[in-house]
Amino acid sequence: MRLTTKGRYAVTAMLDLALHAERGPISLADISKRQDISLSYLEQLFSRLRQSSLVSSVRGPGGGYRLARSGAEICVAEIIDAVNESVDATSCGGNSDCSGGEQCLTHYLWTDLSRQIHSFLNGITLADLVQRAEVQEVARRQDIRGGAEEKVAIIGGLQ
Amino acid sequence: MRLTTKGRYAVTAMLDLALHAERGPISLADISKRQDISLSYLEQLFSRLRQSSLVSSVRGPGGGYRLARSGAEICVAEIIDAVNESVDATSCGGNSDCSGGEQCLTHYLWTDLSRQIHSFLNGITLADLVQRAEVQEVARRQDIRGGAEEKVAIIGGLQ
DNA sequence: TATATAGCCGAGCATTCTGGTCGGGTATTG
DNA sequence: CAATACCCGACCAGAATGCTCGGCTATATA
Repeated sequence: MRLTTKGRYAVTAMLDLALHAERGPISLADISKRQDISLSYLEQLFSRLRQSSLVSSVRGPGGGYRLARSGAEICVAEIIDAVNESVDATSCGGNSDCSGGEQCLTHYLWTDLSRQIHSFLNGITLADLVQRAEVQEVARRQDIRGGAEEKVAIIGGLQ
Repeated sequence: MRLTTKGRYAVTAMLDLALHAERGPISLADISKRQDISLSYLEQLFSRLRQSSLVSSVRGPGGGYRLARSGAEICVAEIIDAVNESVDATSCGGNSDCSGGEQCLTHYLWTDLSRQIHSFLNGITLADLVQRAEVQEVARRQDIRGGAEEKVAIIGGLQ
């Protein structure tokens, strides 16, 4: 199983999208500034996210990315799957050929753990995260720091 | 958070130790053969395990490694911690400086996940694994394949 | 129609980790 | 003294991570 900054970045960026959904398409440049993630790296991640139908893109000026579905219908596990291609804790991927054709001693332990992690991350949607007070707190600070976009004067609902 | 073959190997090797505890010290060469793990790599892993006081060593012929405590007192999380040095899902390690000095949006999500995984792996001891039918099944096959060590004629308890 | 925006895309690259080899120690048993 | 088996450090190929850079295409606006 792999769980690194890659997946973290992807979830963070998707959450940024969910938080600013009312502003219309969000450019990667905005996300890059707000979340302090390299623009080119974001492009790579969003290429995968688009292929997995988690976001849709709008090209040209004023364009950017939108969530393909509502935040309530996108769970964290999907996002990590999209960029990481494997959320499995076993090495054999369930093939039970871990230890020289045989099943390794701890095979069942890792399948259990995988199930555990997966069900945890499956139970959390972007909408859940948006609701959380700490997330809103951080998001508000980021908007202020980033010079509170002029496109939309006041974003309702947060304050 | 890191969860790779390294941790898997360590847990597998420790479980092998727990399974053959009655035979006295177990050599890494034996584990290497049974579990199909490179001997030199095992040496590196056991160096860490020894530093973390999870195993004790006996040098010289007939020597090997023993669990430092009973299997019921060693949980899987400890083993992974010992070789992996980090079972943390956050990038900042709880310092909240993930995103340019600030806390990243998803900080709490990763701390929650870390807690989840840790408590799961903390709840499983080597003794628990030894008890499991699938583990005993695999272990028996390995012993037969490996030519059922002559040192101890019949290992009580398994059959 | 020109220009700026912003999504796309591929090559390349430094750094780190993994999983491993090799060679040489040292303690202990017989 | 020789064999066993722990100990330890150096080194290495391959893969992944997190980037950069350069160039392309679609679209909105002046």
